[in-house]
Amino acid sequence: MLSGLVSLVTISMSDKRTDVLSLAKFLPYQLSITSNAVSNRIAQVYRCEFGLKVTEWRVMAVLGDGGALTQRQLTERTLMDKVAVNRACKVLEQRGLASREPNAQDGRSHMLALTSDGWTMHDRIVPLARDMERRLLSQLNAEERVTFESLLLRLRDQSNKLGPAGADSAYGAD
Amino acid sequence: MLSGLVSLVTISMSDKRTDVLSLAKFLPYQLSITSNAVSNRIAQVYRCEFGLKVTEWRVMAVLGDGGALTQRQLTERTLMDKVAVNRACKVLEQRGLASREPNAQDGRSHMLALTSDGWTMHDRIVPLARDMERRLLSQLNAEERVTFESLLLRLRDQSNKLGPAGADSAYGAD
DNA sequence: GCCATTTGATTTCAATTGCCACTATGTGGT
DNA sequence: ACCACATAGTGGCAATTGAAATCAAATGGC
Repeated sequence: MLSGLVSLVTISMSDKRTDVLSLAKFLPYQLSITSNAVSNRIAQVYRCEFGLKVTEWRVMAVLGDGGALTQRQLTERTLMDKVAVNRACKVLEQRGLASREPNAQDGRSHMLALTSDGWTMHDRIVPLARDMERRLLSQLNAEERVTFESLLLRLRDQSNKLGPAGADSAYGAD
Repeated sequence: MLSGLVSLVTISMSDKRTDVLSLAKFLPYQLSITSNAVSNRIAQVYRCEFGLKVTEWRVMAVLGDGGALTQRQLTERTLMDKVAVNRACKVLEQRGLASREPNAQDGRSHMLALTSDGWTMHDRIVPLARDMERRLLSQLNAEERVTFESLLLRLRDQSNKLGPAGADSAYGAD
């Protein structure tokens, strides 16, 4: 709006910048900072109180949801790097939150599952995470939430369509 | 599905898990992976072709938008850590894309601005970034884009309300 | 004017992360 | 059965990153 006025006045200036990219108007940037803000809120829940990192919590959540899994399966479901999964599993094992058992079907891999302690922690975190989600979404009505979810999905699909799996990295937390 | 069958058979088992957190249904997780997918697409534009990292491009974008600024101002506008800003500026300066000049108002800081080369690169990247944004959003109509932007903003506001600036970190790229 | 405090920028150091290579096991062709 | 090749997991190293410490300049009280 101001630049509009300026251009009226300085029409003939040759060095007028017409093509600036205001980050504030750039939707991918907005998406990024919003995601980070939300991620940090959620991460607080399990980082501060339970000393879990994002990767570790993601693995716990997936194990809680899907039962015993191999690291390969965890890698698929968490969309994390296999090394990150491996390290998270190692930590969980050392803390007694998950156990490894030999995989009868494949001697190379192990089946990972939550231990009793792991379940206890999991069951304490889930309600807290849900509660934080509820508070974050409290300003959106039911319809808006559905819309938002749908828009996110379509954006993700489109992104995948534009380039199959582009140099993935950096999980901002969930 | 299998667990569903099992629960029919073992209805009275006391350890039936009712409170799993399926990541796929957890909105903060969806937001996170969507943001990463989009960020990686955008980052390709300036990483592959121009060898810029996220932090560096953000600084360039803000300088392109706001003219000469101090690092402090850049930190505010990019929402990045001041060390990250400092390192990005150093790189840009070494590559001859930005220049530092003494700040008359404050001897501690310098005014950073894009050089001629910096502008040239900036003006080549902006259309490409916009184009990628356009392609990413091609599945959304005008109304949906406005809605999406508004929802993101409200989510961000709510997040900030829930806890003033919580241990910020990890910018997933923009 | 002078000292204490604050602020902008920078350096240093420890922790985290990603990438590459390696081991071990499994799979399929001949 | 043997070989080449693919796959699961792991260790090590280099690069990235964040937090705290440091330096330099400015600000405010007296």
